[in-house]
Amino acid sequence: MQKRILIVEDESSIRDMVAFALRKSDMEPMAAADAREAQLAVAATVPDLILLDWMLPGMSGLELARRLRRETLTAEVPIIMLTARGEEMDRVAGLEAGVDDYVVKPFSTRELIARIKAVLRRSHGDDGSGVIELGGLKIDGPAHRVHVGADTVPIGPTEYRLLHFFMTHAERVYSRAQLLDHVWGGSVYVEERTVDVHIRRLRQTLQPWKLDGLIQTVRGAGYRFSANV
Amino acid sequence: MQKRILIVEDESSIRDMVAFALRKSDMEPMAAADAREAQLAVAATVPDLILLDWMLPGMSGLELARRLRRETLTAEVPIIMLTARGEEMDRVAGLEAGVDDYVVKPFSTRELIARIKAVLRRSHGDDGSGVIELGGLKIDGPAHRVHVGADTVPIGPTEYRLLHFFMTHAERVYSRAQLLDHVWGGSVYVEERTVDVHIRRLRQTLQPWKLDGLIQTVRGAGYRFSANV
DNA sequence: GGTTTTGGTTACGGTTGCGTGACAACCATC
DNA sequence: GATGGTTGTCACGCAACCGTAACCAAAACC
Repeated sequence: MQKRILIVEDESSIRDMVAFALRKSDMEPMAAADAREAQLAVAATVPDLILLDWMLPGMSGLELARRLRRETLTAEVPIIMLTARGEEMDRVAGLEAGVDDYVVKPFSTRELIARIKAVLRRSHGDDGSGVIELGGLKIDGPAHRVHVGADTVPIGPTEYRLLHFFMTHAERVYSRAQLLDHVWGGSVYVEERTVDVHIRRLRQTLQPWKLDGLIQTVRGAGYRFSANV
Repeated sequence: MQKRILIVEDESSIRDMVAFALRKSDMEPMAAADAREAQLAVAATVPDLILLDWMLPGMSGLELARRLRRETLTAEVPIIMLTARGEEMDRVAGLEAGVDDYVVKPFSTRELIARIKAVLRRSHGDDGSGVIELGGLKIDGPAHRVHVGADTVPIGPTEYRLLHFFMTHAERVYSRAQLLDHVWGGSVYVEERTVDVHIRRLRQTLQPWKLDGLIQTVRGAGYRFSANV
């Protein structure tokens, strides 16, 4: 199925170049020159992924990312930020805003496409309906439910958010701090070890179906949801 | 390992400027003023990267790019096009011809060098997604994983950091002190011989796949990761 | 051939990171 | 205000990991 990619960038030459590369890779480009156009575009058609320039006229890309994350419509749409060299220090702020990846300018279209595919692959199994199936586990976003085959898994709110984040960001390691940012939200302060406890609880709720191995510990780095082996 | 860069450009002042910048960045410049000279130069010595002016006397840079792509000798050599401002509409044609990147005149040598390095990095197994493949070994940064074919290599934290550093800095010798700086971080003090032990451990974890030879000892100097025999 | 230097290998004590169980605080519902 | 469920924190214990020293093997030097 064809993916829709929204590119928010005020420099038209970059927009054109990216749009062409996207079409060539069987993706459908949508374009916006600033934050306002972006919000209009999103309201009309929800894209599968958003490319966001760090510097935009009016509102910064970062601020736009935050707003998009707050809108229920676009809260789950992955975001890749385009940053100029030297702006790399702000990655932390981006992570808090829920940015999925960064591409540093100058980039070649080939590189950009590779990243886009990587991010889309991560949320694999998401057919647009908000239902993701991975490793024998099915999470239903709209219904707020988790299934294994015909069974429904009883799961608490925090565990659910944690699992949902993992399943939309599979095959990638997240530190406790990053998980706190994404699942708890950057504003509240809780101990990092709290993550451990919730990981444990999540594993426990998955145990009856022998699926606790899906959540893996990477010593010294964090945790990873992986459907492979 | 020194890289050879062929610059095809009829304006001699630009040729000289670029050649100077290349030498300063430890790259070897080759020069050609038109398509004919370029083809002769390529036949004599295949460069690692080609800088191609959009406007050339006789044959256009674009047409030359297409021809180079068809030749088996140069089909894999990355190409960066130099275009004057206003020629941007034709980027699409360049991308179709297999051009890797663009630099718009006037450009700073710093920017040009940055682009060259980015493209070269990519041609060495690093596509920017954080996954590097070298010598049969694949290291996945985001997933914090090491693969050999379909297998996953079990690896500890320090070994992983060491291997990651080596794979992002292949074909170059690093002293124990430098490795301590880069892998352990400059702040902590540990004995230099500790590096030896971790090299040993890393070799041991790679042994089951007969890949321990990738890490070579350079007596009196340090260690080197090399994918070339 | 013997000595010195350099790196390989092994074993071990100490540390750290993570899993686990318990518990108090909080919240919603009745 | 009682009950059941959920959440954040802490303390304990284990297993993995790390750094060091000591010893062995191999070059390099004389």
